[in-house]
Amino acid sequence: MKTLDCDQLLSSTLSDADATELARVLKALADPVRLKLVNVIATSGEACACDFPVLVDKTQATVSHHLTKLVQAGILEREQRGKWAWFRVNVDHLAEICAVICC
Amino acid sequence: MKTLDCDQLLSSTLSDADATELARVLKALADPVRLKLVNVIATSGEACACDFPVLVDKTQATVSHHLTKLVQAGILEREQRGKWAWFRVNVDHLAEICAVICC
DNA sequence: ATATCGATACGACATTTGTCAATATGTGCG
DNA sequence: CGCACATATTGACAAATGTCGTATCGATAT
Repeated sequence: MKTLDCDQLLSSTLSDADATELARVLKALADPVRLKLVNVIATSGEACACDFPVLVDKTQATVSHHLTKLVQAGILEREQRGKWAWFRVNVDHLAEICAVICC
Repeated sequence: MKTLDCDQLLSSTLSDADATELARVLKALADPVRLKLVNVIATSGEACACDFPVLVDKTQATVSHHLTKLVQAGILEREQRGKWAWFRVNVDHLAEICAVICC
């Protein structure tokens, strides 16, 4: 994402590589379950993975898979505390993505 | 998208229906070829479908498929001029999507 | 230590998606 | 009309994705 500038989608030329990179991040967001996860984590400030399966009505394995995708895309940050994993939203990164689309 | 508020993803609760709707629109954007198309159309102001196959190096049928998806998602607007189809970016809608993610 | 509880990884499967070739639709022109 | 050209649709297929069941890994408590 470092190569992407503000408002690049609408105002300046997007290279193939930039398009691929931006698509990768957007794909990570473009799923109802993952949006719910981001929403729950954001509105809570931070949240423990143990609560998610019941919140989004999905298997623990499925939730873990979605969380991994969000972390890989840089949208979530993961922190281990004892046996539990806690997640926070990387708001700055989310803002960056937004900025590329339109400021 | 009418039900989605500004900054809803991070600040207020996202219903299942809202999450599904937002995911639908984001999915439409989350593809390298479609991002390139949006970028080319936006930077040109408007563009004719006839130029796209060579620009994105894809078949006419593939380009048409992507354009349809973008129109269905409300990201592009299509206008017929004689035999040619011209496309413009619905910047307002794009800004709305952004606003939901973060303002 | 080891038993236990919960998080993650792996394997499998059905569904969706991106792509193209071929065909259909539609628009303008002679 | 009938031909030529631009776009859309259909059918087919490979690749990617979402989901789950099961197995594995890690940490805590006894």
